[in-house]
Amino acid sequence: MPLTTYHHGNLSEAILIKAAEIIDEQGIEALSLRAIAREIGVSHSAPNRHFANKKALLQALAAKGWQEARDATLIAADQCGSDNPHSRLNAMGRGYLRWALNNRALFRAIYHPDVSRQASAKLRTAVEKFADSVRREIKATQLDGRHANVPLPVLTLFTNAVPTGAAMLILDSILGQTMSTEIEQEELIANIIDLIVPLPSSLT
Amino acid sequence: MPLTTYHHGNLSEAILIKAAEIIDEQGIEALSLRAIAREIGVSHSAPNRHFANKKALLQALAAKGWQEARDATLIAADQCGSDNPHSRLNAMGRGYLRWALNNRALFRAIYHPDVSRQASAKLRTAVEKFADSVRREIKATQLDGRHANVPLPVLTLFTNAVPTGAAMLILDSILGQTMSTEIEQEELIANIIDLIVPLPSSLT
DNA sequence: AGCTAATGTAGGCAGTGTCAACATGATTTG
DNA sequence: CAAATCATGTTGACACTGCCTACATTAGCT
Repeated sequence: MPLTTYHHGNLSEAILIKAAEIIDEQGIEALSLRAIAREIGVSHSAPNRHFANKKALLQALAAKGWQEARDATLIAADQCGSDNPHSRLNAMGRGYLRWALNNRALFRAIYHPDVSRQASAKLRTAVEKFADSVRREIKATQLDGRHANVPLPVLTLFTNAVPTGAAMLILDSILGQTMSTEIEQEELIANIIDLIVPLPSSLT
Repeated sequence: MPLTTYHHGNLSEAILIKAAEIIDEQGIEALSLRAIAREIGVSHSAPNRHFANKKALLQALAAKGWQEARDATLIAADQCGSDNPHSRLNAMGRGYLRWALNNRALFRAIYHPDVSRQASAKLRTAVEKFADSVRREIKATQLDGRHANVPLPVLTLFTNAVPTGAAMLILDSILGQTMSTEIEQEELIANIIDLIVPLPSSLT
């Protein structure tokens, strides 16, 4: 096997990873297909074989983001060690916010204004799967008495809005939050999410 | 006065307005300095006389957005016809969310990822003024007994996160909200905000 | 009236996204 | 196993963009 093969082997994945790297370091506006190709070491239009255009790349990133976000929330729910819907939903909220803060690149992709305009089918199903898994848990808390008289769509929007908006505001450092250590971050996450879904008793 | 004067007269303002127009119609990613100039009818580099670069234009838009958002919230508070801090804060929340949904272009500018990186001094003070006016009202509700034991920064983040996140999710149509009429929009706004700041009694 | 600074224009440069034509190699198929 | 086919990567080109420099026009001040 020669040192440099003509075919990369796994360029699609490499592009997505490098893209996230560039977004993290230089911001999503600095992302360019040519820069990605340059850094990977392929020709400037190699990425076009894998993504029809730049928007398609961003949408692929966003789809990946929604999947990761869903995984993160579901794992957090399962690991919270409780069957109580409130505890589970609270854990999901924390998991989502934690994921957003620790995966800025994908979070930016998810809410990139260009991505949501005419979303691809793949992206839409990724979003839908995320929304479904959250909605299911929210419904469970309603059956358990939480905001029982609020329409489910409204409660879903509210519940999702908090971690989404909080991540936005924190990442853009708009309200001047200070979070030097990981412990401080985790504490802030807990405090915020507790305001949406108060834990039943002081279990944890 | 000739039909077409060499000097435009008020190009700065015209650029900002046209920029918002293009963002509304084609999305913020489609915005280009040259297109703005073209549509206004000036040469391609005329905008450079008024904005050092594209980022500066976006930051100016964002600063305008924060000012408008602040005005909208303060006016909403004053027009709610109550001195009760809860009613006022609730009205501010509704005013902010209403403003975001009705002024998509400026809302997009405010949370444009490139804008918050190395914000200009003017932008930072605009944000700070907005944050201050909200924080003040939140503090008043705390003195009135609302979440009295929650640290003010946390409560501020939470309170702002809801309309911010809700606007994000609605504009990106991520949770499939349906809002055909203005009445439906206003109802949704009320329902969402009531979940953050419940009105004292059923006053309104 | 004349000077200066502000504002607008024209042209050019490097970088970008995207396309078409071509090169290389992996995979299927007869 | 040979050859045909298709996926993948390259090269060169085009139009567009942000931004810069040099120049033109005009507003405002003294």
